[in-house]
Amino acid sequence: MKSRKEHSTNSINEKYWKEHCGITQILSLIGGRWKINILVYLLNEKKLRYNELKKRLVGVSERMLIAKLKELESDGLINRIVYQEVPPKVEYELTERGKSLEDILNRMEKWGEANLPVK
Amino acid sequence: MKSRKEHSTNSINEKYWKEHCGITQILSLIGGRWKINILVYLLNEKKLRYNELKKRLVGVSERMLIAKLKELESDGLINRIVYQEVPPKVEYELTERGKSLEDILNRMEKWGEANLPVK
DNA sequence: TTTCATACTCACTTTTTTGTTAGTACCATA
DNA sequence: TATGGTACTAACAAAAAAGTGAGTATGAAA
Repeated sequence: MKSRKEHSTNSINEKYWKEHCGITQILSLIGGRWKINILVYLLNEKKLRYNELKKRLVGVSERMLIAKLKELESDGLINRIVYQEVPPKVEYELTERGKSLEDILNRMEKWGEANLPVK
Repeated sequence: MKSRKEHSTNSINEKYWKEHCGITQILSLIGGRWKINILVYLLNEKKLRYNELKKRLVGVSERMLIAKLKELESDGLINRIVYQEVPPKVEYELTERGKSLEDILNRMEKWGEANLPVK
């Protein structure tokens, strides 16, 4: 994965706001193209294998999916469960912290649906 | 403002998910570094002038602030109120649609605060 | 006549995110 | 011995987001 430039204004701003503001913090955990949808699928289906996620996330590339799963895992929102089998089998599920987002995700989804035809 | 490439995979994916999923839609309205904080300040302080917003959004550049205000305005989340004075005076406030995000923003803020010391 | 304050605009560069393509390891089965 | 399925990895390229620094219009006040 690319490393961020520690001393760019961009990352200084990001750091400042994450530290001073919870809402920026949560955005950084669930923001971007794919993460929030991964969370929603896991919320609805409890456990999903890597390939099952991939099928649902229409258009996602291997690289992005893996990268986002790793971020979610290291942020403590999902668990990665490895089965010692061949061919490999890996499942993903929400952690308790991940599940605690349920209410917010549901409300966001609802608001989004209600406001779909924007512009 | 830079124009997006209509036919990049990136924007095809973005379009697909916006159209198929409310939660992606809402993320595109409030995501990024600055927009959600603009909304929160306007939620708390009702009306703010351009310069007042600028002071609160520590680190923001003129370009980003204007760009994000324009996006929020064209997405129907804020109103821009121009006073015919010199020097110019412009105020920003939430629209009804913008205000309807209050509950979600508050919950996000709360979750974020509760989960600040991540990792 | 110069300075000042406000709310911008513009051309450009850097940084970050996202996507592409071609791999790998493992063993089971054909 | 070759093929297949799963869950990845890694080098590279394109696109998008964010930031920089200088400039504009207006009329009032010094």
